[in-house]
Amino acid sequence: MKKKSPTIQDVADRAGLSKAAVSRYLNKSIRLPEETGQKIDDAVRALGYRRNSIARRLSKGGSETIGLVVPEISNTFFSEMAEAVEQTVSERGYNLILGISRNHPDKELGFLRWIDDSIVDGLLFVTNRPDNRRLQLDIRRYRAVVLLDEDIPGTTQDKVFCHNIEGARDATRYLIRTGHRRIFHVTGPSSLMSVKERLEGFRLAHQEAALPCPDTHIFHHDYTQQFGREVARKILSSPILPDAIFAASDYIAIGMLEELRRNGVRVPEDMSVIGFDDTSLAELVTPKLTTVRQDAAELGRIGADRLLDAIAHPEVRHGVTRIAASLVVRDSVRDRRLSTRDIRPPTALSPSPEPPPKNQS
Amino acid sequence: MKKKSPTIQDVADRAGLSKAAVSRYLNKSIRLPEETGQKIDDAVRALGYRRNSIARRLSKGGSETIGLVVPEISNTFFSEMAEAVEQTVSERGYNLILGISRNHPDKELGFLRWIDDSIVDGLLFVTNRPDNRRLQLDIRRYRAVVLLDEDIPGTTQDKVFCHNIEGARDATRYLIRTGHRRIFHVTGPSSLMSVKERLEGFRLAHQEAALPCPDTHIFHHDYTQQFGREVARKILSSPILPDAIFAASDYIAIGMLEELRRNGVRVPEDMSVIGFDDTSLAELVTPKLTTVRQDAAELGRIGADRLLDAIAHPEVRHGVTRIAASLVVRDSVRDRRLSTRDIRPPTALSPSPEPPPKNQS
DNA sequence: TTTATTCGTTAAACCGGTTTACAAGTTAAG
DNA sequence: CTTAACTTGTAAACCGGTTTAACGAATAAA
Repeated sequence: MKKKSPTIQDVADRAGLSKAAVSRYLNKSIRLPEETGQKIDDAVRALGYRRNSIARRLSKGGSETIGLVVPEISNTFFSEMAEAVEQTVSERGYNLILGISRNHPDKELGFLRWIDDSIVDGLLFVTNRPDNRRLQLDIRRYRAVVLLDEDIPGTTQDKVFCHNIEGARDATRYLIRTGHRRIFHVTGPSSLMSVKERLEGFRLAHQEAALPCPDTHIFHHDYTQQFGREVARKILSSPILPDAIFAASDYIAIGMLEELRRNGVRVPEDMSVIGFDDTSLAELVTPKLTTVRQDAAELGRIGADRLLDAIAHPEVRHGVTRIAASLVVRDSVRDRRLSTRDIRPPTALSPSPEPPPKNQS
Repeated sequence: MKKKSPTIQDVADRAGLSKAAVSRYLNKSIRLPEETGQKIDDAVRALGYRRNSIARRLSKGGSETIGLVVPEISNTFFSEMAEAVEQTVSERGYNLILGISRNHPDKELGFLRWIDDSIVDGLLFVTNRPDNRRLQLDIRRYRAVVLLDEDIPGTTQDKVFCHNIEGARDATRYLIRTGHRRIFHVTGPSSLMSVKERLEGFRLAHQEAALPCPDTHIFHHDYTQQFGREVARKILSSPILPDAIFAASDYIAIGMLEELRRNGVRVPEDMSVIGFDDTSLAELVTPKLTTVRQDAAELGRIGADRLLDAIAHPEVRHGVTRIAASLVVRDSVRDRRLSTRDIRPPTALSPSPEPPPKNQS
């Protein structure tokens, strides 16, 4: 009953050949005469032979597996990314192994070790938290690592980000153009690249319009729904309300939306909100969230390509790749150029002199 | 520059011992005198030795990795499950490798092969589609497989489902108790176990209340948002509208919510809606979705435990485990026992004679 | 006819561990 | 004083492939 699976030796015996011949034939690293090949094929079929990938990995020195490390997977941004990565790598004959770091440094370091342990040939790395230089120093030792979405300063690996500055600038321009003057920016920890860049875009748009943009309009903490709720409460308790909020992530925006509604503030009638990322949630909430689209799937696809390239050709470097970040207009921004009291559904927006910068939803 | 990582042999040399001694010491399969152990520890530290897990797997015959196969990961139900599985298995020293089947039979079969290829020691399997017996026949050959959420008839592996019948019955009871009389059930393909069971619960509640439940109230297709939208359109075009809808998945419910709103049907004022699963989306939509909670994370945790047990003790079987399915009351159901025209926000529901069956949100 | 080349194939080393079987050296029991 | 039973450690086989170096035979070139 303990029928263990046939080995390459069994196949060789049955075909009357040697292990080596079979191995090389099966890997197409040699061309054998028609007849010999036929014998091998027959033996393989008869025995139901399947090569043992572990043994193969040991002698080849590779695992044909890559890892994707994300802070969490139950966040649609990351799960959409994971889906794209899985598809991309499986098309190229690789397996995907998933690591969830929960932003714990130790876990992240542990996943890096996967490379040493030859569990994976390379790693797609997404981190969400400010680095204390520990990760930076560690990660630099690895060639086959590609950073996605967020930078780790001081690293030299290939990276794929979105055009944060342009995306944030366009979103802010849009708010300004639609008549908003007092805009708050609610964002993550100030040491993150994405936070800095989005803030830069935010400031840029203000400068262009010669609008003030004091630090009191900026709220830093992290990219969570929880923070969105907290900051909404805080803002509501202050004397002067903003007329618009640019949140640096959909999760923040959604948390704020909830809390604003709970407190009777109508969006977009009383306050406009723009998010960032365009996760699938943005279309689901009420009002549908106007947001800056950053295609998680594209991030994943390009990242996977980069990584696989880096594994195949260690000498080639792509550096930083940027994908588009384009405004998607939905229902959470009101056009305030109309009379302040005259509220219309946002679908009835009067045509802009300049149309919104990028694609509509 | 080509400094390859040290092997166990290097460690042995440096410690003046044999490979075997080092290996056994490191695996704690032998107790060595203080001093000898110290020498090994020193050598390991000095060399920065890390064991090669591929080599280890080859000789041990296991991969210390399990696989999770889901139809898609960008569905929060599955990603929440994945998150829990990852956490559980990593606590027990296992890796998780992710397979996304997109409900393609070939992909599913391919993932099963992972077991033959000793890529994984076992598989957590979630499938969403009716089986044509192909998968059933194949899957039976594998011992280390646990089915989650949905059955594949004819298989004998351990399985973890939720109490579909009870969950559906409670949801339907609740609708009936709150005064709904014409309830439609919108659900997936009729061959799926979860569909059959939820339908059974739906019928049960009708019987108890001596209410008719004709087949024209049942709409089968699949568990997607898309189907939700389609069926909403279809229902709206028919002469008599239902006063409530019990959707067998949150995704269906959310699709319907959208389409109903688009057509000016107010939920819950004009029509009540209940979903199933309680994904994180349920709290996000407007109105917040009343739904039957099936804890994806718990499904994942228990499934992972079962699988790891099955790998460790192949002789033990747990059979089918059921987790709770309990109604979570939110805002998408109206209490119609009040005057038909007197509409109040659902938070102002008059206290029920019998309170809603389970936990509130 | 002799020398090269190519073709088809294989023995053996190798990847880096784990595990079995057994050998000295010590200690305990009879 | 033997014999049995631990201790401490090792040599060698093994896991199941891939790859290198080389060999005999056949074909081509000189």
